Amino acid sequence: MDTTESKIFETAKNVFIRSGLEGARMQEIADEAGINKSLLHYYFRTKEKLFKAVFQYAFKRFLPKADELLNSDLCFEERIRNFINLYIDLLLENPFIPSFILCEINRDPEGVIELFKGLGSNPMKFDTLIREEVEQGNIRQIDSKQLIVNILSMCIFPMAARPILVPMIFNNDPRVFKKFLESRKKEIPDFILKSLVIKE
Amino acid sequence: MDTTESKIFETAKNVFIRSGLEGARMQEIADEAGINKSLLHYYFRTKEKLFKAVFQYAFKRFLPKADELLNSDLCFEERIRNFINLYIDLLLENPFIPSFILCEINRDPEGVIELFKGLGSNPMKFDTLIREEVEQGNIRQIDSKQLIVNILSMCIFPMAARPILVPMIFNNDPRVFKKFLESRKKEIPDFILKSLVIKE
DNA sequence: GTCTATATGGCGATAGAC
DNA sequence: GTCTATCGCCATATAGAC
Repeated sequence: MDTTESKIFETAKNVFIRSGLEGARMQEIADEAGINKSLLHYYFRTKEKLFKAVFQYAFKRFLPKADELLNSDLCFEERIRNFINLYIDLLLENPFIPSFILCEINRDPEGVIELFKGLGSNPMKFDTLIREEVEQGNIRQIDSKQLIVNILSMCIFPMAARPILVPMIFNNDPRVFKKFLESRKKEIPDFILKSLVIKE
Repeated sequence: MDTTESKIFETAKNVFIRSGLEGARMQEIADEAGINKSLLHYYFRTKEKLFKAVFQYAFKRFLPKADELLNSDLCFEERIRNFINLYIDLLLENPFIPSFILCEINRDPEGVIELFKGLGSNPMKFDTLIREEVEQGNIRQIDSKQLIVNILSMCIFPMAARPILVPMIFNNDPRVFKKFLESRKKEIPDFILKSLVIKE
């Protein structure tokens, strides 16, 4: 579509990716979309609403897939691998999400929580899945919450910390970092599964 | 010391812990310290300088210990355990650090990097340590940078994501979350070391 | 050193003409 | 629907009396 609304939406997405929620300026979005600042308000009322529209659009495509995955009959290893694959893909396509959440979380925690719940996100499903695997002796004894947080950490943190990791660890080369993130689709599941194996 | 300056410093630390950098208001700090807003500027020039003073003070006590650890003659396992212990203690005592860095990173990346470099932080020492361990066959083959980022992720992310983790995963009970973080001093090294073990 | 009062600037948001 | 002009707020920062 080539409507003004969709033009705004696309541009906003790019600006949010580049600058985050706080960093992004309505003026900036307007300039880049080649329209007037007031039009942003005409279509989206407030900056926050505009952001949430962008944010929700990204997540709306992710959550159903994640849900489907959790309800599938794949083995644990495949679920972990697929889930992390899905998650990292989501974040690579929408790199503004981690920093948005981690910044917004301090300003308006309830808002963020509502955002998630409104989308139907329910991490406790993952919790019971892990408990079952432990009970059935498929993986070693581990606190399910520790594992969940570990997984989320390893997926989300590197995206949020990108601006500091690139210069301090990746020689200021964004392409190397991009490859690094790509390879995490394999590295993270490997890392986790090796840790969960029950040794003979 | 009971000088006005130290009173400001202590109060600012608490407010930053509670509200983060963006969330903290100069007025709030002044009120809580029982002094006038202008005095903050008298002693620290700007809000940012005040924050950096607090921030650097926290890190100044950490980095030398971390450095000492890396140069010690402990075995790899003990170094990992001690390092993570140290790191989580630092973050528990200064829970504003993760969200500060992750927010500030977007607003002023160079500033944050300078901050670290100015303190003498050098993560590449850790990098060579890991490479050596792999070469010597003490741990399995793994990309050193992947491992470093995994460690940092698992230590830092949960602190930054606290306001969303507590209601969504920990039943809104901060004490449970506190215990969760405490036990990560053991859980994270266990998790990592189990993953790095070379299987017979 | 400490206060009151005020300046300054940025940015989101709105009014209102066309 | 789209624009120009402007409001209103808030937070940092400063001037200047005491």
